[in-house]
Amino acid sequence: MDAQKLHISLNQISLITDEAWEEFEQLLEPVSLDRNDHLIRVGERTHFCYLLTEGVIRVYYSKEGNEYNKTFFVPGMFPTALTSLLTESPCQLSFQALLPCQLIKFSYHRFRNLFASHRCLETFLLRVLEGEWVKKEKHDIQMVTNDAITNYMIFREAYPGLENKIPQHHIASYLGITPIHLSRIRAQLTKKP
Amino acid sequence: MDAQKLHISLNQISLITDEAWEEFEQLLEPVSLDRNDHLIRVGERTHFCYLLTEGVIRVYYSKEGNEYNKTFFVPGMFPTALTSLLTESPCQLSFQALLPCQLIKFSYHRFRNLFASHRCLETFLLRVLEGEWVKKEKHDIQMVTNDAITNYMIFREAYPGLENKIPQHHIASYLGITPIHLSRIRAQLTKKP
DNA sequence: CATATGCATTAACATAGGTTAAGGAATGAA
DNA sequence: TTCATTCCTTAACCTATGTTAATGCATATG
Repeated sequence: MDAQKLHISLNQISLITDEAWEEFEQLLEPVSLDRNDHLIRVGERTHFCYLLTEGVIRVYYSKEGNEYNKTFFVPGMFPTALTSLLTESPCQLSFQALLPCQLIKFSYHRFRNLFASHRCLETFLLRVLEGEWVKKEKHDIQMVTNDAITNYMIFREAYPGLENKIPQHHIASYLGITPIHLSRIRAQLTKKP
Repeated sequence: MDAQKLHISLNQISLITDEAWEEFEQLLEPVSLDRNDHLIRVGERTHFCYLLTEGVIRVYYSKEGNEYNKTFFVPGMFPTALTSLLTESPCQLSFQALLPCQLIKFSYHRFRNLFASHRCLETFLLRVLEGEWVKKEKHDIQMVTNDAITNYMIFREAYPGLENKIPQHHIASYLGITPIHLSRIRAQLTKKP
């Protein structure tokens, strides 16, 4: 993606002035990931924000050998370890490419340093966080109030085509069930759809 | 709580200049709630932000007659329907006092209108949201990776004394289990502590 | 090519937690 | 005081989902 298109697309979220963009643009670097590569591993410190432009990334936490998928990132989203950046502490989450990925990364601290001279960037961050908050709340309500079958069907609508591109056990983990149980659900759905 | 103390206490979160405070202070109004009163009900529109100074409030979603407690607010927290304010749509959540409560409320739109002349207030909002994000993520990880017994014990540490002041079924709902099962857990814990 | 590895499915079995129901303490209203 | 209501607990039962294990495919590797 070229810089001008990116500016236009980010302006949809919140206005970034040309002057701010000129400086912000200097911070941007492309990143590529192969399938199964990790962007960030649990326990690492991170200093970058990322924007996904191609591919799919999962974020998960792990405990006692089990992994719990929290979200999938698709292009246009920010697979960024925000909590680690804010608290300046090791990341509790891991970010892994499930497909080959293209990203744009930039230094969190340099970005933040631009706030002093470009207020619009601070406003931009606030808008992004607000959007994430709304999305997260909606998702939480959905996950708690529905059963696994319903959430599976919602997943298929929210991420069209994704279920055929990534292992099913990642979907099961996202739904909070075992792969075996997801398999039972799928069998049930094909019998009487 | 008098205004000066409040200013000092909010300054702990992020600096609010005296000029900004002078204007912001004009927006503040006290609110009292009796036990079981609702601050906001599902389906309502809301136009205010709230700061809790005394008491406990639960936020919950309901579906098909069931209620799911999402969080408890204790003094110092902001029991505010942020998603409803941001999306300008009816609230998906309900906020209810579990104990007699004292709050301070202020108009969300008037607050936001102050951003133009007082940048520090926008920065303040960003800080609050960042803090909420960190807290929520930590809580989510905890709830998913632990079982109900562990989460019950964490609840008791996080909200000291609260379990004796509110009905147990609210705690059970918060933990994602039935009151009957919570009762079993409690019996189990008293047998061998 | 042969073998190994990862993944989905299915079946048999085990169990945590839900459901229903009943009884008793505590609280509040008449 | 008595009666009603709310809430906690316990027991008996039941169901959804996890666990273990075996099978078969597909893909990757030597």
